[in-house]
Amino acid sequence: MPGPWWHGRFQNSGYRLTLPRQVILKILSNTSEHLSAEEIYLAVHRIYPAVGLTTIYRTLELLVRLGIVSKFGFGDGRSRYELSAGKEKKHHHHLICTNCGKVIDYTDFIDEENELLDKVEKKLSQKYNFKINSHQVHFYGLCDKCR
Amino acid sequence: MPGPWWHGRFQNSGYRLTLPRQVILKILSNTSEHLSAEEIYLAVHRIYPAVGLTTIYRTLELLVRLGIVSKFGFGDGRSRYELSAGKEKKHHHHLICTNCGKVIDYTDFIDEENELLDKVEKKLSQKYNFKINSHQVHFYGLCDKCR
DNA sequence: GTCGATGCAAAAAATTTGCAAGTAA
DNA sequence: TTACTTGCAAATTTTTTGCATCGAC
Repeated sequence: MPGPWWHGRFQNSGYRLTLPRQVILKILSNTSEHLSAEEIYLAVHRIYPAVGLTTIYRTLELLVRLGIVSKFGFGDGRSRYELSAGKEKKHHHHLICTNCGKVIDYTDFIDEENELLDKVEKKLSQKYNFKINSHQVHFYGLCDKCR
Repeated sequence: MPGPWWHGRFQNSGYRLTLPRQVILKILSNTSEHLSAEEIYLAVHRIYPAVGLTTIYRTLELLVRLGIVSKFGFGDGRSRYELSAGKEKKHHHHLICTNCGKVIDYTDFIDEENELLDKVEKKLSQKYNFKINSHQVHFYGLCDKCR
């Protein structure tokens, strides 16, 4: 059996699939949360203590560049990461509590939203001569407990 | 003639309309850019050199809390600020170059987008029991010059 | 006059970089 | 073997905090 879907992406791009990188990807595969670099570091550290925080940052940057991972800023002063949408993960948008930081992934209306966003994307590409690669939709407010 | 529209907001909320606050609001009123705290600091500093960076941060936090200013993270590691939509500024969404950081405000399709987003917002509020206050739509890609 | 607002210096938090040593292909 | 990777320590960058002083109402 072949490894996870991302193995090929590494080999084709000339980057090496090292242990730290595999562990980081495993962590991201097994969570539904939006982890910060430090949270990923702590989780990786439990399995493979020899890994440093620097490697987490460098690996995440690479994974984002390869399109395997998506980077988000939800306004709490640190970047957060999750596996990109693909076979295993459906594209979704976010609902963020500005008080406690809770983040909900929602997929309600996502098809309708994406249909419109695709149309907008095409027009914006044309008008501003941009090559658009991705989009993010964030709703901010107060959650259940904080309102 | 009355002062700018935000004067009342300060008086009603019990906060004082100090010189640094007025200068910061003036800077934000007169630019179409998405300034970082430090950029605001430099601009304020030219007019009123006695102001400190700390005050910029504290004032921006207050202005965001009062809804006068909106805070954004475009993925470049620093927060950016602009006057909130209102009489003087139309609500818009953003197109961001991931290479050079250029940000374009677009209002094409904005009514259509907001119509859908309002609908989504209502449903999400209900389903997740959130009190939603705002939303952001970001498109990421490569601009004219960077593509 | 009162109490919120400010500036400065110092601290904290997040992220990046230099470099020698390690390791996947 | 040969680059690509890594860990550590140190440096940067961004944002926050403590505290004495200042100033708007």
